[in-house]
Amino acid sequence: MALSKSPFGLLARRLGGDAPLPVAAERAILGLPLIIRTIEASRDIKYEGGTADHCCVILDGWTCCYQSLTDGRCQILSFHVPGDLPDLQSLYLPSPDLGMATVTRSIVAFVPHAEMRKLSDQYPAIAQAFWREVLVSAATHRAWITSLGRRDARQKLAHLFCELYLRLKAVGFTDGNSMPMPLRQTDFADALGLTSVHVNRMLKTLREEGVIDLYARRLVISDWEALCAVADFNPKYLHLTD
Amino acid sequence: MALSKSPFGLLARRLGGDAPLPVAAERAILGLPLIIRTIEASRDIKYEGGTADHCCVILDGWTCCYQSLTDGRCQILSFHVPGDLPDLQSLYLPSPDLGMATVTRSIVAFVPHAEMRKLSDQYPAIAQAFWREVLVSAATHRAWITSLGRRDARQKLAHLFCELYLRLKAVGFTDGNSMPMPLRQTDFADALGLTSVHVNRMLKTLREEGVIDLYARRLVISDWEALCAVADFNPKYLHLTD
DNA sequence: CGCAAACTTGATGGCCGTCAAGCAAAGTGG
DNA sequence: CCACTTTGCTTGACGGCCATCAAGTTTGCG
Repeated sequence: MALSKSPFGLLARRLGGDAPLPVAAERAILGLPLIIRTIEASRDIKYEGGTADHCCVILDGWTCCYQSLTDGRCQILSFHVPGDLPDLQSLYLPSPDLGMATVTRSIVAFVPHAEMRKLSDQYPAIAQAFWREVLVSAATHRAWITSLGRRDARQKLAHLFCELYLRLKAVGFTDGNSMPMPLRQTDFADALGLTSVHVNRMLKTLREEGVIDLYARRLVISDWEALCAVADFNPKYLHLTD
Repeated sequence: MALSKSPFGLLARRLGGDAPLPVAAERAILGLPLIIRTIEASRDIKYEGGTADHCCVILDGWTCCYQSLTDGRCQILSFHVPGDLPDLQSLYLPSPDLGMATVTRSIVAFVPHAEMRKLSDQYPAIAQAFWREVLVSAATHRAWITSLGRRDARQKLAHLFCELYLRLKAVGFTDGNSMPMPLRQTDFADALGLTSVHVNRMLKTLREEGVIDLYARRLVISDWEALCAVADFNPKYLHLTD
């Protein structure tokens, strides 16, 4: 009950991974200081305090991490959904080249690094969970490298859909074979190294093949097996338990 | 002196990062159990014991991490040089989808996970260093994602050269503006999402532009500034101190 | 209802893949 | 020391995937 009432309920469940956290550790998470902000869509995520001595937890909405090139072009590195800790790595190493932005209007909790450290020093299960979080995100980076390097546009889209569907399902945001899909075609393009024009064309062919449908900000996966086959998808890297 | 005599001297220096490790921690590293193997070029790296309960340290030679697609194609995810810990992440999370292979004949030390854990539990400086290692490699993954997504073939090559030059320099393997370059054109291709034919063409234009030269297994960087400009290179992600 | 953002579609061109052939370098065995 | 083989490098011809440019059309929001 406390789990679902607190804004950090999702986080506690997530950090549990396979086995739930010890009660004391869970209570410590639920007692984390709350600095909660609602941020409009398509805004950079920054803690107002200035220096980057906070981590953030996505409580609601979709966000992304990105890098900008000097010519103004943008590469999206990852998408984040409720329960995610997109910048946990900042606890141990600054990444000044890394931007974070909202995709939709989002509710974000900021937690001071000092509090996070206390948690991880005090509860080995949480330290372990932090490792797990960071390493799953590294594994996801590797999967994206392979996608960007060796798949064509249609396969890239299919692979991204597979990943997002399973991640959303893990936090209970899917509904049967469909899920919310707030990403614009330019977002797909910036994530997959394409142009939005070509994304549009490939979405059309995936629709015509009867693999997916995409309308009214929802993605319908008409044929999961076919989608995985197109993507050559192997879900292991996500390390989801269910 | 002990530092340079032990096979783990490079490792101790590396884990020190900005500030050298405490003497006790350093001694613990130098006392790590030695299971050293020499592995021929272009072989998979696996500890013979079977189960993946070891980390490895590259003592000499070049290696890489890669993923294979079911159609047989290969994506190289990272290159590794002496002093690197290519699979440190296996300490905390298995990555069955991740392969490791030698590029040149290499000397590799295998260290049981149990010993690594002891080290990190006993010496906070080493735990900190492990975090740093894993996060630098994640930052490198992100830089590769951006390269693969948003640079053309010539820029991708330039970016890879910049990265490898600085990393080699950090471990003292460069000589002025040149460095050993054992990678074949197919290796560049597999890392950058290209074909070896196109890599060959782009190497030719980089040579003709007077930016680099590449022969006899050595890379000469004729114009570092120009190379960085072509690559839009920002070295921060490597977190090198010098 | 009006404006802006996003989506769609066609035409055209370029980067890079594919195929193919020839060359160079390095190792092997007689 | 020299055929012979293997591996890697180089170059040309051709084609396809995807970028670019340029309309329209639709959707969403104030």
